[in-house]
Amino acid sequence: MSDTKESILLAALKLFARDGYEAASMSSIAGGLGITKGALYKHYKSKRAIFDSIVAQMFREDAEHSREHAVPEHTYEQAPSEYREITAENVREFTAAQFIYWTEDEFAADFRRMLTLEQYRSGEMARLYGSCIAEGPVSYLADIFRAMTERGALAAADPVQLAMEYYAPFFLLLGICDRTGDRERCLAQLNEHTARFFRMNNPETIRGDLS
Amino acid sequence: MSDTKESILLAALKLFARDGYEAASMSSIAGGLGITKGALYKHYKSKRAIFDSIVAQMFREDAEHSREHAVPEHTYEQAPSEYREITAENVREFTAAQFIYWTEDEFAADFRRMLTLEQYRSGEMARLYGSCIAEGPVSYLADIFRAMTERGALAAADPVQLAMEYYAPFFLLLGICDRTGDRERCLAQLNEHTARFFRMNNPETIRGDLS
DNA sequence: AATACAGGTAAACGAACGGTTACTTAGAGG
DNA sequence: CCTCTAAGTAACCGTTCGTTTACCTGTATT
Repeated sequence: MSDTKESILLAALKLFARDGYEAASMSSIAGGLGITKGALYKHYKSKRAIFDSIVAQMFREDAEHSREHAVPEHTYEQAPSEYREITAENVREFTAAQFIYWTEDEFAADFRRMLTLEQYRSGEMARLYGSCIAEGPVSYLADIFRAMTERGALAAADPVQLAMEYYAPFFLLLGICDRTGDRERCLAQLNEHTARFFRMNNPETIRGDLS
Repeated sequence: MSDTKESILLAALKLFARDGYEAASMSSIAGGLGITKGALYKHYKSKRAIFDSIVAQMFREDAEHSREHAVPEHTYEQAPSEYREITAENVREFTAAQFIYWTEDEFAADFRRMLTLEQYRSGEMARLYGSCIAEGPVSYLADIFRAMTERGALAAADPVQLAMEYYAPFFLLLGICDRTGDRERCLAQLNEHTARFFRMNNPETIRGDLS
């Protein structure tokens, strides 16, 4: 992709993330780049095509990012489709890496904000939002926690419930980080939370019938 | 407020909540009510005035709702500004009532969705969103938990951290409820969470150095 | 019966929207 | 040197935006 085409994408995403798709105009996208809106149509055939191109790029980046930072299940050649030997520390590191990605990576952060603004306009956007940022991660973590519970690495409890309680602060802190801009504090709170979570749900330190 | 004026407010809010303030047009607001957009100006002097009226009404309703359902601190005449004798069960009931309010009450649910869509457009909306739905409730709960910890009704831990872990699933489930529409299931998950929370942070059942 | 007015309509306003067109221009390749 | 093309501009298209205006029409008051 040419430099200009790429910079149009980024400028458009930044406006979509702040104002929403409809409220961001082709003129404002072009204006931010120091060109006129007519020039945009040399690179994309419509406003919608820019949007579609953003979504396509996010899919590519997300796939790439998952390949690099996924919890080990994909790195165990012996049993690639099983969740084996995943430790609490693996999950914690993965969580912190994901938080940094969704807040520090400009493309990811803007894409997330854009989805936040578009989620009520169409079922497709709602589904995308859920699978990227809400229900999706919860059920992904539930699978991991189920496996950990089965090997006794996590206290016995409903894995979906555990996943929700583990993930929810991540989700809340994303929004707080957006509004306050205090990334350090949010990440610290998140790490404190994940540490507490595995401490409190460690089957070796839990003796009673707490869950 | 006249019936027409009120119904304009509700119709406008419903559109603001789905499309955002900018993307919702005066024509669509009027059309949904079976009148022409010119008639809207007999009741409100501008589109912005409708929006301001919505915010003002939300402030009134929220104040009223807080007065009715607040955690007991306001009902103790002897010490109105102190958090005394608040039990875990009080907090759990308050939480469930708040969840039902923010999902079942049409005005509150639409207002919350509207703020979600407007939060990145102005600092004022971001502040309103935070104080109503995110940081606000967390610090409110932190105050309550601090008092409970001091009287030994809650395990010793950073009250802000406790509040975040308690509130975050509430926040996540609001969004999931919006997208899936499965209010029963979300409320059940929330109640399961609040029960687990107070069970795991009960100083009488916690014996070790878990927090 | 005459008057005032609240609440509606239809049409128009200038501005901005997404998109198109005709034209210019700088540079690459033969 | 000529030609082709990619990338830009300015002006315009039809539509819709928020807002204003002139007009109508029941209903209540005097």
